[in-house]
Amino acid sequence: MQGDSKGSPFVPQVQLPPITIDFETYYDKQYTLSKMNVIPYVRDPRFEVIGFSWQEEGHEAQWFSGDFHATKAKLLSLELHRRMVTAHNAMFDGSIIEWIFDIRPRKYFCTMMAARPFVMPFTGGVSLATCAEFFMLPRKTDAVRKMIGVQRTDFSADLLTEYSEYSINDTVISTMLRETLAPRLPKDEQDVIDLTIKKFLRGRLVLDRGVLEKAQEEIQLREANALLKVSAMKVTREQLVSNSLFAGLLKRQGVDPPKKTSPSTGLPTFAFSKKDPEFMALLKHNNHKVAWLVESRLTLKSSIDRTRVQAFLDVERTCPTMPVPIMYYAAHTGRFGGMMGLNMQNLPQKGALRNALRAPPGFKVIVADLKAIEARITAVLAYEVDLVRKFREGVDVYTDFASALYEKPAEDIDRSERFVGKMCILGLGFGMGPTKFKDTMDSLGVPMSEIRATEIVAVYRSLYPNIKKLWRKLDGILEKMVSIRPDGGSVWYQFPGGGLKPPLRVTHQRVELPNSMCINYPELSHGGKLNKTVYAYRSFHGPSLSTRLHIWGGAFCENIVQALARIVLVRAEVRLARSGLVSVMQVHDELVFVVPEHTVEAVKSVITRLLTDPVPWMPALPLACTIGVGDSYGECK
DNA sequence: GTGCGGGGCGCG
DNA sequence: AAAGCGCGCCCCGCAC
Repeated sequence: MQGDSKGSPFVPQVQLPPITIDFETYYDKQYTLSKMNVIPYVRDPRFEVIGFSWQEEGHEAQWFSGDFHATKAKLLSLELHRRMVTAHNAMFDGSIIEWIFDIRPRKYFCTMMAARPFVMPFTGGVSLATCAEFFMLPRKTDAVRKMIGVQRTDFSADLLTEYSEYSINDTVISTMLRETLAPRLPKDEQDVIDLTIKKFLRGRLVLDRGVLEKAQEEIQLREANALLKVSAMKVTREQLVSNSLFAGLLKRQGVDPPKKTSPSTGLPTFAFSKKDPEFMALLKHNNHKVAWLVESRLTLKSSIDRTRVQAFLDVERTCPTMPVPIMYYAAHTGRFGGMMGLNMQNLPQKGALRNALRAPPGFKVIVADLKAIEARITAVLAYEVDLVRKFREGVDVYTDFASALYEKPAEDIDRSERFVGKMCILGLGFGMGPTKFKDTMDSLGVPMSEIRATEIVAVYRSLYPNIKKLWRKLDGILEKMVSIRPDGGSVWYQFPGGGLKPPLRVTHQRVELPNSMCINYPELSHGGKLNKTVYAYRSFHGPSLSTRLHIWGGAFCENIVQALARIVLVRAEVRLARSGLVSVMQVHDELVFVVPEHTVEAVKSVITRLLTDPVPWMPALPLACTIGVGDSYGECK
């Protein structure tokens, strides 16, 4: 991807060379980053900078240690507002620079983030030590262990010298890491890293304490009521939330606890999930006591509201605005993820959390999302011409498919029928089979028979035969990724109709995306099951560390589409930032902005233009976006 | 007491 | 012929 940085407000005219920084701070057994995240750590009264080391490009690394004012003076002398600041975990070092010393560097580069796409798939970690080893850089020392519990004024000269050597060593490694990683990262990705760090350091959403406290009271009341309901049976919280004890409660009421086979262990286990129809059926059991038990358990088991409201309140106490922690390249497809106990990417659609995230007075929240982006990309890759045309013409594709499914005109499709159509378009395009489709629909409150599910899958595949063919083609690519040797060059995969430009480059255990980043499938091999074109690769995101995940054409299709959708969104995000519109949050196919009220209309049109701007590597892709405006995130539906 | 795997659940 | 995918966090139960 080409960077068009010339003359943009993103880059001031006068710059200084990049600089690497590493802060050393007080820690003890309890008060440590290994037991708490950056927000409470840096905001804690115990927080203290022991010293920091820095290295300007082309110079020796240096060390400084002094009191608050001396440290601030030293930092100011470095003129960080004219530099790119590199750190290994820049969210940490940046929070010190910005929250403690009130200094705003021009730009950030985080070697821990930058390492994720290149190191994580092969090591499962991106600590400085792991990265140094992976790239054969000098070893990291562990002198920091000696510094536990020592405050700055208590350091002996010798110990402080040792600390400075440790710190300088880390800084030198981090500089080398930047020099190793930056050339591998496209300009857009470097900007994304900077923007991701700034989402955390310079949040602009304000947490509404009143909304959160009210929600907390309601949750406590709800849980108390759930316990009250079963109190006559002398049932306790412990009995409700424990699987084996809860099974005992059901048996006592003469109900055989529903069971299923564990997908991860293959052993029998209790089916006590909202997704288990047998379990949910107990809510309507003739014996009220059974229904009450299940109801109360479900209430007490749903913890996301309770814990996240508390987490938000904890942040509100110390932070003027919401720091949005987002993990860069959390998924091997490049997707982002949550972190620091605050996953901002899975906030419930209902409930108080989204309403508690507000724009400050005089500002509005704007949420823009790329409509059905994955389905659109799939249609183009598969050369499903009619489907692409419908997307381009703005046809409601979900309703359109429902119309084919129920064999009646689109005008007669009702809400629940459209919902079925939506689930088909979103799920069946990646090879979902009848059994999983039935289960998914059951769990979403649209129960259907196995036979009906089989019919629907068949209708989908016959209506979009090219999508089915795409999975077959991708089976072949997986085979290539296995058979090509590490130094065996590459083959190009041309999608029908030239859907992707340049075509997909396939090498040993990886595919290269149009922005030059790769999806890696380490240790990819045949799955081993006879007569099945199933492959397996090592993943650190599996059920356990370094388990093998299965993959086939349909799933591979989803990986590629997810990765491409992510590039589309990020491209727009970077271009918007370069034009001065910096988003405060990102949720896969959605960008969130906080803007002055009087600019809303102008901003909406810029966002629409950049989000729907044709993508150079997929000119046939029809893009559309929806935009919501409100005083809070929750209002932007 | 701590770490980890599994199940569950929220989002896309 | 058949096969959706990607996360993070909470909590329990168990191993160390």
